[in-house]
Amino acid sequence: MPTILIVDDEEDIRELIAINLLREEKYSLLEAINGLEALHLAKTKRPDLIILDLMLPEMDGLTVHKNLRDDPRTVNIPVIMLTARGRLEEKIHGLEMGADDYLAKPFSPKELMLRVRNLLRRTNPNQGGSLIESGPFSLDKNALKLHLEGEEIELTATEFKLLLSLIESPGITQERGDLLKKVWGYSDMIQTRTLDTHIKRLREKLGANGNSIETVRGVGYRFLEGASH
Amino acid sequence: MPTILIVDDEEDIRELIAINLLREEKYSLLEAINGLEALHLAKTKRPDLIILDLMLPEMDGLTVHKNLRDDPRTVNIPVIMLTARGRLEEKIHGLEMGADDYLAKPFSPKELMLRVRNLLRRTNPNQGGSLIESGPFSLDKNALKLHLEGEEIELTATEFKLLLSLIESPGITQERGDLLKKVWGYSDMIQTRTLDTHIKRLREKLGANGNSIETVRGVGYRFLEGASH
DNA sequence: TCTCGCGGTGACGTAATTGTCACGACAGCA
DNA sequence: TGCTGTCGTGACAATTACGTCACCGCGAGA
Repeated sequence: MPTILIVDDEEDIRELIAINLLREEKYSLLEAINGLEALHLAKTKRPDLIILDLMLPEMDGLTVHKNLRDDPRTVNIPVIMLTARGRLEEKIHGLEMGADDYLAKPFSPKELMLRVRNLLRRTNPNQGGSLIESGPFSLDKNALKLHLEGEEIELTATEFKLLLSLIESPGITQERGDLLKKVWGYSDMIQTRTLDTHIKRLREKLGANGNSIETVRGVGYRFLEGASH
Repeated sequence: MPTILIVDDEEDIRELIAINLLREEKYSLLEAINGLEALHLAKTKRPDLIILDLMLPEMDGLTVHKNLRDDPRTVNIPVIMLTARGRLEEKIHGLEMGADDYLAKPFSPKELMLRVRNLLRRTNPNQGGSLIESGPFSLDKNALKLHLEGEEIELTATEFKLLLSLIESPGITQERGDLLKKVWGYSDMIQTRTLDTHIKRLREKLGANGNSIETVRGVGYRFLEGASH
C-alpha cells in the first residue's frame, strides 16, 4: 500500500484528494501544511509519492521541491505539482526541476487520481520498503510472510494486518476499538470476540515469541520489542 | 539513445516535436502518419516512447492505443497522448486506458520535451532487449515464446501477457485487480474466474515449474525466481 | 460452411479463512 | 471469599477464495 504525502495549504484540496484516494482503499496518506513539516515528514516516513502545492504559506513550494531533490533520502520520490493556474513558465520551471507531473487548478479529482496511479505504476513495482523489521521479527508485505529466527511463518491476510498494526507502534498500547477499526473497518464500540481469537491465532503462530503481544486488560493490546522471556 | 515514435497526422506538430527533441541530440525518432503504420513500426522497431495524437485519419488514436496495449510486444511502452482540446472525458478516458501522460493542444514544445524526458527517466532502466530472463525462464517478446530448460513452449497472447506481468516483478505479489487491469484492461474489482483459468493454463504449460507461480490467498499471485521444489 | 484454437463464463467441489459461541480462568475489588 | 467483568481457548459453522471442468462464442483459415 503506497503512502502519499500531500503538501497543501488549502483544506479543500487536501480533503478532495484524501477522499478520492482513500476511496480505493489502496493508499495511505500523510498530510502536511507548511514546507518544513513536509520536508520532515518526507525524510522520516518516506512516502512513495508527493503531491506538492506550489502555494504554501511559510515556504515556497519550489524551495521545498529543491530541498527534496537535494537530499539523497528523498531525491527519487516522484512529485506531482499543483499550481493555481496553468502559468506556463511556472509549469516549465517545475517540470525542469524534475517534477514528474504537473496539474493546474482547478483540476478534476479523477484526473489526479489517474495520474497518481500511473506514476506509481511506473515507479513503484520493484522498490518500496516491503520489509518491516522489529526485533527478531521481519514482516514481508509482499508475500504476507513473517520471518522469525530463520523460520518462515505464513500468515493469513487478516493476521498480517493485525500484526502489522501492532508492530507499527511498538510499545504503544492499541485500544481494542482502534484495532477493530484499523483491521476490520468496524465502527467503534462493537462487542465481539473476533479480535481475541485472532490474537490467539497470532500468538500460536509466533510460538515462543507469542508473548511479544501483551494484553492490556480493559484497554487493548501492545507489541513488545524485546520479548521472549 | 532512446527512440521515440511520433504518430501524428499534422506535419506541423511532427516537425515541432522533431526539432525540439533533436536539438538535444539525445533522441532518435521514428515517424508515422496513420495507425496501421504506427502499429507496424511499434512492433518491429520497439521505440522507447510513443507520442500519439488522438486525431488520426484512418484509425482512431484510441484504437491504436488499445492495439498497442493488447500486444505483449508493445504493452509496456509508455505513451504520451496529444489531443485537440482539453476535453475532460477524453483525457480521463486516455489516462484510464493507461496512457502515461496527456497533453492538450496547443502545448508548449518545451513542456512536451520535459515530459518526454521525465517519462524516459522513470521508465527506461528496465527496458531494452526483447528478451526477459528470470531463473530458468527466458521470455522472447518478439516471438511470444518461452524457453525453459531447453524446451520451447508456445504461449498464446493472453498467456504471454500474464506471464510477462508476473515475471517482470519477481517476488512481488500482484493483486488480482492489477493483473486484470494490466492484462485484460478490466476496470478494477470485477468478479471473474478468467484470471484463475489462465493461471491454471499457464501452470500446465510450465509443467514442473508451474509452482513458480504462487497463489497469495486473498491478494493475488506472484512469481518466484528460484522455485521448482 | 466447417473446423480449430483461443479465450471467457458459470457451475461445482474443496480447502482455507474467518467469526461466533460457550465455557473456563483469572484479575480486580470489596 | 465471593462477585464481576474481561480475556483465553477450543469447537463449530459460515463464508470466502481458489482450482478445475465443461461448454460456448468468436474469428481465422481452409
